[in-house]
Order: sequence, then C-alpha cells, then structure tokens
Amino acid sequence: MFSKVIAEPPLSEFEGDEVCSDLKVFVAIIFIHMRPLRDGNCGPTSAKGEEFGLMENQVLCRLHYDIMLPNLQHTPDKGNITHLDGALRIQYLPKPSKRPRTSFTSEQLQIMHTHFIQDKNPDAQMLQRLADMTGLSRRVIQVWFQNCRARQKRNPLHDSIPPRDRYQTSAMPFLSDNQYFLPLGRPETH
Amino acid sequence: MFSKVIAEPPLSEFEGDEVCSDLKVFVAIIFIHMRPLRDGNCGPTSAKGEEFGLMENQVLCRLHYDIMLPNLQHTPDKGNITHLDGALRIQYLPKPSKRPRTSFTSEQLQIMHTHFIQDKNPDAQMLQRLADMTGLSRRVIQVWFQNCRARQKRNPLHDSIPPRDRYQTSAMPFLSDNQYFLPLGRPETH
DNA sequence: GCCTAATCAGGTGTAAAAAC
DNA sequence: GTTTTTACACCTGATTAGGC
Repeated sequence: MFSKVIAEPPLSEFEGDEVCSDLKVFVAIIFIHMRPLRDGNCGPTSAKGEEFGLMENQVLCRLHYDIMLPNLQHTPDKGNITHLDGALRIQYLPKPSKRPRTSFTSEQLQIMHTHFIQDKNPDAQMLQRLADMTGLSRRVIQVWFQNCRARQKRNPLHDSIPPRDRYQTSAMPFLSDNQYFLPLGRPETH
Repeated sequence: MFSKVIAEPPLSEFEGDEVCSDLKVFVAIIFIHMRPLRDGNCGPTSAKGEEFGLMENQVLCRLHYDIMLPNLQHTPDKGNITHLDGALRIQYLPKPSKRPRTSFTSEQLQIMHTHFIQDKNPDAQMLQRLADMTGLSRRVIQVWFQNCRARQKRNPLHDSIPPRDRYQTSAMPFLSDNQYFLPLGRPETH
C-alpha cells in the first residue's frame, strides 16, 4: 500500500506489491525541501498533508504536487529525473484534491474591503485592477467579492470590520521601535 | 539529492547516489498515511518534518518513526516489508529522539518576543517572515505565539520578560537586560 | 518540580466549490 | 449572478511531555 518504486517511466499503471515483491525491505529516506510556492507553506502547515509525491527531485505535498503537475507536462527533460506525469496518474492519485486556500494578508484585505464599501459589484476591469494591486488573481478577487456580498447579506454589520482585525491585537504591521518596550500590565480582557 | 532506495537491509551505511546511479528516473509515490498516533497529526504539525522514514508500509515522519522504532524491533515479519531498523540506523537518521522539543536561542526568543509585543496574532505572512528571521519553522513560531498568548492570559505580567532570561544562566548575546525590565502599565489598547 | 514546547479536542470564520 | 456546502486555516484552553 502506497509506496512504490519505479525504475523507468513512464508508467501508466502498476501494482506496488508486485513491483516490490522481490524486495524484502524498501527504504526511502526523503528530505523534503518544500517548494516555496507563495508562502512556502507546503509541509508543516498546509495541514492534513498526508500525501506526498515526488516530482523532479523534490518531494511535494499533494497540494503543491497538483499545482505543479500541469507545468511538468510541458517541461522537457531536465536531467536524470524527468517526466513523472505518466507514472503519477494512477489509482493512487485519483482525486486532485487539496483545495488551495488563499490566505490574505491584512494589506490585501484592506484594499479589497476599502473598495467593497464603494462598490460591491466591481466589473471585470475593476477586478483586474484590484488583482494587480493586491497581487492576487482576478478569480480570487472575484470570489472574495462574492463571498463578501453573501456575508453581508447574512449579517449586515459583519463586514464593516476587516476580518483579521476582529481578533488581531494590533492591526498595525509595524510600529516605531519604542512601541516594543511599552510597559506591560493588563494585557487582555477576555 | 535526498532520495534513496535500498533494496536489502540491514544496511549500516549507504551512498544514495551510488545506489541509484543506474536509474534514470526514480519515482516514489508515497501516500503518507499518518500513523494514527493519538490524532494522526504526524506530518503537518510535528514540524521540522523534513525527514521521513519508511517503516513497514508506512512513511513516518522522523518523530513518529523514532517512536515506532522500538516496537518494530520486536515485531515478526508482517509481509513483504519487514524490519527496517537495521537499515535505518544510518547517518541520515542519527539521533533517535522522541517528541522533538525546540529549544530557542536567546536571539530567537528576542525576535519573537519583540514582535509579540506589537502583534500578538501575526498573520501567515508575518509568521513566515519570523520563521525566516529566526531559522525556525513557521509552525514552531506559530506554536510559540499560541503559547505566549495563553501564558500571558494566565499571568499578565509574565511575558513582559523574555522567558529564557528568567532562569537561564548567561545566554545574553546582545541587548542589555534592562531593556526587558520596564515599568508596567497598559500594554494594549483595545 | 517547574517551566514551557508540543499536542489534543473543540470551535470559528471563511475561501472555494457546488448547486441553483 | 445567488445561496448552500465543504473543507481548510486558524484560534483557544486544556493537557502532555522534554529538559533544566
């Protein structure tokens, strides 16, 4: 179950137990160098990451693996480790899952929220401008506005406050250094 | 780099590149079904998890691998994949540990604590930046902030002082301590 | 034994997907 | 486009366990 070694690609299918049947022991020591996609959030935090795939010479979590797969298909030989897409489209990788969830920075939320107040239904052009401003994709912006409209409809007061600030102590990313050495006393009340 | 296949144990040592030298491509599809130790939290949260070992038919992170190792030694053959303990006690898995507990340097504590004062809930981006600054994993940083919030809630005065300095001998590479011992008052405004 | 890093169990908000 | 659902990322609060 779920560990296979293939000597030559591409393989469209294989049965692991058969492939390895003559091996009494299979050992793989793998150093996972996380692909620094977006925020480098690959391994430890992209949670639930039970599934890993080897691509090129890197082990990627399922999420990042799925993201990279399309690219790989159009990539020429890069060395001794090449196209794995054939080998990887097997029963063991059935559902491309692990929906990547964007986590916005407060800055991005700030921008979107500020605009939302003026215009809850930005047109395509405006979406693109917001995308450029935030560095997010147009689609992500669009979804955010959709969700934001829905959210506000459910709870009208809700979105008068940028989400992160609801439980963030300080919304301010950086303060002057003297702020660091503030006297402490009652820190929190809740 | 960092992927090795061994056909026969026990091995006390091996050179990966040599072992695999005749393979043009090495493919390992690995579904890491986390050993449901407690909560099956193997991969994502036990941090550091750059190292994985294959045991029986499961890939375990270093932490769980080390935990399981003693058990395995007393387990009879369970199929085509058996005892790996011999094979795995190699240079790449030198120190068997249990729950790896990070011990922060004063520099790391300094960085985290300084940031904590201005922002008790750093967002993902900030966590990553702190991780980069300290050389710690994002997850470790996150846990520290969680614990720090909890700590401060329990004892408001507590975290006005960087923890290590409270009972650690020297550990004072930079910064004079009087910086830490400041008058107390209102730390936060909200 | 104390302090605290790491884990556990449970809860919340919401981005993305599905359904319409 | 909307509404509903799903699943992920993060939180708290309590607990467990590593290292002086």
